[in-house]
Amino acid sequence: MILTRAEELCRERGVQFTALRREVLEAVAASEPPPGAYDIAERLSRPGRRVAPVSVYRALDFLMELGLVHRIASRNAFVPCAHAHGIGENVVFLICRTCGGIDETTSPEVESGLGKTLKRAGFTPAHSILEVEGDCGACRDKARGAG
Amino acid sequence: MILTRAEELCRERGVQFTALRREVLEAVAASEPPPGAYDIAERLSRPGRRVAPVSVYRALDFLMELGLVHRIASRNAFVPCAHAHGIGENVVFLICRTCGGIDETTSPEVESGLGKTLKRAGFTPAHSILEVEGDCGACRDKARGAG
DNA sequence: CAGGGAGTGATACACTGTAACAAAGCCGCC
DNA sequence: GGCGGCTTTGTTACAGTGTATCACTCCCTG
Ligand SMILES: [Zn+2]
Ligand SMILES: [Zn+2]
Ligand SMILES: [Zn+2]
Ligand SMILES: [Zn+2]
Repeated sequence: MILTRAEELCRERGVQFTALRREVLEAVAASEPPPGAYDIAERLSRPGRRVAPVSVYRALDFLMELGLVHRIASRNAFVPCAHAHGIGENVVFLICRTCGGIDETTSPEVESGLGKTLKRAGFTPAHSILEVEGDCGACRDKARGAG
Repeated sequence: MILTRAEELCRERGVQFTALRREVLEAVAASEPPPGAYDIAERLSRPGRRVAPVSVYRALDFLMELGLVHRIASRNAFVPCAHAHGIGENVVFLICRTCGGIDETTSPEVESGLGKTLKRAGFTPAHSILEVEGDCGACRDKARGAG
């Protein structure tokens, strides 16, 4: 459970896992497809309690700092980290254009290949994003069954 | 020269390489660091002739369709294509966080590695973006000289 | 209680991108 | 040349995304 991981991580680092941060993380984890910041703000707001987007952004920054949430640059959306991997580790985001779902995987092959390419180009990497848009297995099977 | 390539490409496809499209392409090619759409609009505007951002977006869409311009998702910026490569071909963008310059390269290693990873994940790709942020060789050398 | 730091609320604003419709230019056809 | 249809551009308005700033609360410490 990502909430448990969040609690542990915050305890380790001596930072606060506040109610708002928890709620934002829950919203990111529960929303399908991956929500934008404004979607989260709307989801957390009710009559009598408005959560402003700016508060959501702050919570998201916090969660991204801890590696609990990733930002999908090509969608302006946020996904919960599925892997508990180290910060800065290269991940591949698989964005299904049919169901809108976003999966996350790692790729040693890409990592080593990219390392060679960067070395060849004389470029020192700090971090990178790799986002692939296409069709996930489930949607492809569905289409095949229907077609 | 990218303008020559643009003219040929438009002639081949029977589409118009209008004055505005040419100016937008020139602006993208001449601006350093890579400009946003609003930067381009401002650059092309003068007293007596205002180029609205929406016109720039349309020209950029056109140029991207032809593969003459790329959009950098992590920066909301646009760069001229440096390679005349096929549309959909995987490229790697090298974004220098010091000088802001964005270089473009291809990587067969990444391509094949990514292919394996996607197959393993059962994901059918349509297109992908790979953007690496770090320090370019020139800036690293400069820092070394100064440090 | 005074002081300080972290977190949140609230407002305003800047930046990025799109929708809708009108006006202008181009082009083939009569 | 004039007409009709298409593409391109202008104009306005708007939606969506993200940040700056300041005030307020809460909690901890001395
Ligand atoms: Zn992750
Ligand atoms: Zn899918
Ligand atoms: Zn290119
Ligand atoms: Zn540089």
